Amino acid sequence: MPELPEKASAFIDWYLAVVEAADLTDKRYPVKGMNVWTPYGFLARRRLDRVMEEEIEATGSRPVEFPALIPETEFQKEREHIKGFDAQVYWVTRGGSTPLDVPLVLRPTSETAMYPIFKLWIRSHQDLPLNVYQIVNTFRYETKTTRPFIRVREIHFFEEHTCQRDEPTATERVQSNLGAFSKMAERFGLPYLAVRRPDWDKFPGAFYTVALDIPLGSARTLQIGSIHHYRENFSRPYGIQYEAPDGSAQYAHQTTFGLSERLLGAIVAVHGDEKGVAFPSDIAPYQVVVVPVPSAKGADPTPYAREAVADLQKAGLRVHMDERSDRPGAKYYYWETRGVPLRLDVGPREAAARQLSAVNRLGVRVSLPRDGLVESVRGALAEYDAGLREKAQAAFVAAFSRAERVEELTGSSTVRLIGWCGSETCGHAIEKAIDGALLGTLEGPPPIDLGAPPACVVCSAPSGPSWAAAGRPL
RNA sequence: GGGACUGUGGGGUAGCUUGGUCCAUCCUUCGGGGUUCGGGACUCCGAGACGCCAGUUCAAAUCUGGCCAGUCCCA
Repeated sequence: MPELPEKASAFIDWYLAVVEAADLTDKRYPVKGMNVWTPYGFLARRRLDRVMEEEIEATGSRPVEFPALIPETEFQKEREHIKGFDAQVYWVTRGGSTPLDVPLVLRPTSETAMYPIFKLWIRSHQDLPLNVYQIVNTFRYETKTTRPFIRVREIHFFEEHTCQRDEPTATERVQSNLGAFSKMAERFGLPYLAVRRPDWDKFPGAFYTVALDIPLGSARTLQIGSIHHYRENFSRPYGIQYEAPDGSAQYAHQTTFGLSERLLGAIVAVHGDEKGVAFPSDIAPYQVVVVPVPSAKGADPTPYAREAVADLQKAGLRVHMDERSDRPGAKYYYWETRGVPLRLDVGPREAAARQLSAVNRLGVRVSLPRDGLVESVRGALAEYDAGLREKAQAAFVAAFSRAERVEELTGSSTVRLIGWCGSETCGHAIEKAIDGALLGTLEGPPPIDLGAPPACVVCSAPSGPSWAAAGRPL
């Protein structure tokens, strides 16, 4: 196995090599930006989906699934929205050899598929709130360089769409989504930044957009999700109205919450190291791998190992026993590349002592007694997750620094926290200086302790109540 | 959207300038046998490639065009 490129100095090369080496995807499929989910990658993705489902359903959302094709006539109802997506949609224009009367859009996102139906579902205030989500594939004709999980043309998309009574309840839904995401992020071990995007960078058709960004070092950031408040921007063109208790007709206020397989890319990028991927145990396809270590001298430890594996599996842990004929050392490297949280080595010594030797993906070794193995493995996984989170948090904090003047942004190696007056002119000056983007104003406290935000780095006018962040989106 | 570059076994590469020496180099990988097994074993035998389609030529991995895929720069 060749050495991986260095993560710090050649991030993208490292990322591509890790994704390849860990066998998460097969990017040789002959359509740009459309990759194959391998069994190992798919298991991880399914874990990711499970976390999203659990956390969003805990907030009262329910699963739905809408069709992938949208009639052009529906797609075109919201002006800003079409303007934003027009260059990115795939069209279905023929059925067999017959041209379609109404061409169909392959969904780039599902607002325009869902909202004509929401209009039918919602009649009175009793039908609200409507909180539904789906996890489906969406399609965007990306013209930039595509990257596995990070920029793809067929997106594995989580999208929650909600209808609320009024603006304040919709704002509450945005807050609820932020809460749900913080629980997901905890399970992924990912520290993140929630920022309100500047107006010129919000989702097409949104009233405002809160983006979820993670820093990747060297001032780079990756947007891993977004939450939008639509106000009545879609409910008006789509006629989503309800009868209020006082008998008046009101338009619903809508929100959406979107996530994708970029989360998997983020997990690889944040937790991975020079050895490969490191999965949090909630996401890992296999939480534990057992490597038997046979020896010509001692007794065959395989039956002892199998028994332990059966115990762990019975307890619901995702365990894999590697019985290939390779030597143990080769297997250690193999599973470390693939990010397995915990490895159990079982040789004649362990069998004789009724123990198992555990090594976690962070390199921490400990001996576990055979009795009470399930509990001690659970404990070892929890300890590993805590270690992973701590490491990620340290890197997160180190990825930010404060800047007082716009000149400091040029060539910055950290994401900069700055004062910003809120004007577009100053915003663009900031973007030009950092050669990237004004990510927006922070929702919540800054990742490093900074006090109140100072004056705008460009014009020195007083800034708003929140710090702004500037970086270079990947 | 505009421009430049690249495409050789599963992965990474040599060969391309100046067509013939190439039934294509090396590393890795993969299959079978044997000896091994506590951090990428050794050994023997075997497998696997010139992106696709046209064209030029006595002759194409090598030159030309189109397509597909990938990379970089600019908007």
